[in-house]
Amino acid sequence: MAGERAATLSDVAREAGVSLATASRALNGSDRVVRPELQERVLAAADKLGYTPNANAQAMARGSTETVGLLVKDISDPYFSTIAGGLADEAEKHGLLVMLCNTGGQPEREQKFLAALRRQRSRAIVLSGSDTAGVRHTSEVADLLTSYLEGGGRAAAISQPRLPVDTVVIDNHGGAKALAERLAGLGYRRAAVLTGPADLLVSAERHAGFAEGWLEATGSTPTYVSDEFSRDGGRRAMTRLLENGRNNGSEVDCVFAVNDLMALGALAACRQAGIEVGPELAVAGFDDIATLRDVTPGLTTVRLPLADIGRLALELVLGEPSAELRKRSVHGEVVLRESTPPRS
Amino acid sequence: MAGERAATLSDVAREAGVSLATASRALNGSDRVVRPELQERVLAAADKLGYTPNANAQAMARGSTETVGLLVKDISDPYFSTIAGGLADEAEKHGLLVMLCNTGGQPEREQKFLAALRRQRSRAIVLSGSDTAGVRHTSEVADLLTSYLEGGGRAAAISQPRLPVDTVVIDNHGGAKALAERLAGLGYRRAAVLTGPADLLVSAERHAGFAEGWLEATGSTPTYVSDEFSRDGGRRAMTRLLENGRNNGSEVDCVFAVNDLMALGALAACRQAGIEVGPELAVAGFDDIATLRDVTPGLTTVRLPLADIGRLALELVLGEPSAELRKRSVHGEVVLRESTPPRS
DNA sequence: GCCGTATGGGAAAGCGCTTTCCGATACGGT
DNA sequence: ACCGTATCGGAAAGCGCTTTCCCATACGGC
Repeated sequence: MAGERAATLSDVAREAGVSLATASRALNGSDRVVRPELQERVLAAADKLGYTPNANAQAMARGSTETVGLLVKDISDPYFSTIAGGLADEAEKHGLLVMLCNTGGQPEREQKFLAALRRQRSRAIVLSGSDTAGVRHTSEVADLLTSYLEGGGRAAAISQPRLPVDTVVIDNHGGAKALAERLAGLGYRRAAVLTGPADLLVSAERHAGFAEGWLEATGSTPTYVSDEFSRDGGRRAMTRLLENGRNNGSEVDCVFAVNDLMALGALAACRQAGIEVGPELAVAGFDDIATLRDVTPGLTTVRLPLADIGRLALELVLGEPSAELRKRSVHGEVVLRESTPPRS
Repeated sequence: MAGERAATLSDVAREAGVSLATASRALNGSDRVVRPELQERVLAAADKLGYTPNANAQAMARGSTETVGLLVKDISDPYFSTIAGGLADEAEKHGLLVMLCNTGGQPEREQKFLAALRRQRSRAIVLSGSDTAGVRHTSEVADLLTSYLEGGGRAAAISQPRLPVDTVVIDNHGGAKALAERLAGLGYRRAAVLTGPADLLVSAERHAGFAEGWLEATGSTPTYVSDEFSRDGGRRAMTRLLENGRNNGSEVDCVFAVNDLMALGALAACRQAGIEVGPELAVAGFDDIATLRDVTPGLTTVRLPLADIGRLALELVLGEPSAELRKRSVHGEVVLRESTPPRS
């Protein structure tokens, strides 16, 4: 078992009858050339001994690693896992390993992970989600990030434009605005928005975009209810919305939940309240989570190329470093489905 | 920027006016004690210089890392991302980082990742999904794994009982069997199974379990159609099933898709064919993917505690190594919803 | 007051690699 | 035949830590 410790490069060199330097060169092919015969001897020796290079030692000697860090709020959320999938695919192409950091939206965890990635001398870090909760937290993250960058690290963010790094900017505002226009075009007149917490940037942008489009198209401002940025938050928000409507007679004909998960909760609340989504009340979401594309009624939403966003983020973070911050914009596309039929 | 290279431990030691050894001890607290005064000086110096330990150097010197690898078939699949979420949470508690390896179900990739994790001297590896495609592939993976274990690594698998490591065994057979019994109890009589590829163990187990339960309860054997283990596979399989039914008059009243994603595809196929799931045809899945819990009609399925499975796998792999292989069983629970109403 | 024994600091030996630098050999040109 | 120049192998110097081993000091017991 643990009897014979793992073979090292010196073992290989000795076995092949060459020096350490030659063995190293033969195995990695440096700029220096090794005579084919020796090379073969080294390869054979490595194979014979079952040699595995020690990546940590290599990282030390070379001063760089093959690892990129990915911070997400919650990997089990399809939004993040789809992004992670795209990023992981791209990473694989570059021969990089992905360190997955599930922050759970907790600032301390986020900071801990950032520190850990720095210790690991990760080649790059991609931050996604847990967007800029409080200003103070953001600035702490920004500090950590800055010192990481000064140490030669690279970083990029997804949809967190307040961080001082290259960013994949998701056009939340434009997507939500387009959705508002389409819904208004379908004949809806009284809208409500189910938003996440006020300090969540994504949520705020989508809310604002929708409100703007709605105002331009209908001349009115949608009401809104805010709750958690999750399925349960959506359900609670919807429930409250329905209660309010009954109490003061201000019923809406159309509800926009700022993400698909909240929309899902809204759907559940409607069902519970005996409201048929579609004919009786329109509901729309945002993201176009793959798993939800086939449900009944089909959920109208704004499709985001999530996997591409992950890929793009990695490209960005791996690309030539440049002095000024780069932004890469990604736009959503409105997808109308049965949850928002043309209003008769 | 890159002007001043990162502070090292020697820098800290010099700044604090102590030796390297003392600095190291002060920062990590070894079994050796450091006088409080010196300790403070070291801490202050570290802080002043913005010192970050180099995890690679530590790993080398200590001979062990803080990293665990997680192999999944496709992180964007909710099944895996939920497991990953549970595992990541547990890892965070232990101060471990998770290396995410998305194999895409490709054996070569799987092997590449395994090799990479070995190079990294990962503390442990958890394998999930891409279950044992061909025998040859399995044995190659097993070899890689064995040599990893011999090097002092630890590994565990999720639902891949053929690998020579501790495994979290999911009772696919029992869950599917229970489901079959419940469906039969609801009055269904002619069942079909939508399976994945024949060599996919999970799929085969669920198929067999269902068939066994169905046979015991109704005296008949379900027909089956197999296709990809995915949403699209489910759609295609369902389409074929419907066509066959029409051609030879052997229509079924109940369809079991071996996972929720396939069931989702089946739902889509039914909608396209104008069949109302529930009243006209019952459909059930397996896994109880969170995102699908709120769709209409509610999908009958077998609930698996996926996040717990991830946690459990990590616990297993981190626990005391033992000579014999440990198995930890996890059972599913049938959840009846509207997609399988009692048959009138 | 002396010796044996903690106690805690420091020097130095690695950990397993990469890479610079040096030296030996072979080769081409004149 | 001689010199300048490639070409390629090897010795050795790190990379940034941890940890062993040694040593100086302080302390308690008789």
